[in-house]
Amino acid sequence: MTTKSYNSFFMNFANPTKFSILMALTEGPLNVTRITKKINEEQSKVSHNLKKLEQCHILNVKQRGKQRIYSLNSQTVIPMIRLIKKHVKNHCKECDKREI
Amino acid sequence: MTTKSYNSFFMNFANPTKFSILMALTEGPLNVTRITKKINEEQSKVSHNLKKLEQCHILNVKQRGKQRIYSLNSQTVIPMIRLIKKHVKNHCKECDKREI
DNA sequence: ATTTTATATGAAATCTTTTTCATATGACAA
DNA sequence: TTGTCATATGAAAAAGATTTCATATAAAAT
Repeated sequence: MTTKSYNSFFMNFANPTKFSILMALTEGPLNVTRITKKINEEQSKVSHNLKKLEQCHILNVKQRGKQRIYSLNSQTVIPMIRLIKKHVKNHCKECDKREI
Repeated sequence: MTTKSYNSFFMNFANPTKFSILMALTEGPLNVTRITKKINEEQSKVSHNLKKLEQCHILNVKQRGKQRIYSLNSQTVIPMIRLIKKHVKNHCKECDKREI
């Protein structure tokens, strides 16, 4: 069944580190060091998270010399972000003020 | 910020119990007992999970006598399911065969 | 009033994911 | 062929989420 793939897929959006990596990449592909700087996190933390994002095909990688350039699977990620933003806008006027 | 709302939102899709509740409700609204039977889980487990789904406005509730009838926020949930299915179909031909 | 049915809730226990830290690998340059 | 830069990885520790179990609440029926 696909339930497990679904779960791991959504996990990648349900974590602050992974989500901020996605956000960082909306402006274009970046290598690991750049991502690390942009979101201000540890390199190994970023790498572990990138791995999962890649495994679920949410990100693509290509090698350039000793660098690895990560880019969004924008076909999936952009509509997803659009969807959640719309949801929050329409249904969560005061979600942030509450503890969830 | 909205990062926390985003996280909790996606959490609701990234868990087998919650996801199967959502699936159970795609065919129409149900009360707790019916959901419990349909997905074959403990009542309190179901209630705990329903609570989070409701808090994020992924589900709506209405009271009918002593029953509580839960229904999908289909405006959000249906497109979300469509999106993930498309993603898996297009990008995860062999995701299930691998450990993620 | 008491019982029954439907559902919710709190807290501890369990399970899963994420982070951290130390180290490995791999490409390129000197 | 050694050093350095970029990134990955394994395993233990920490953090977080989920489940469980016992119990509470609340509406309706008796």
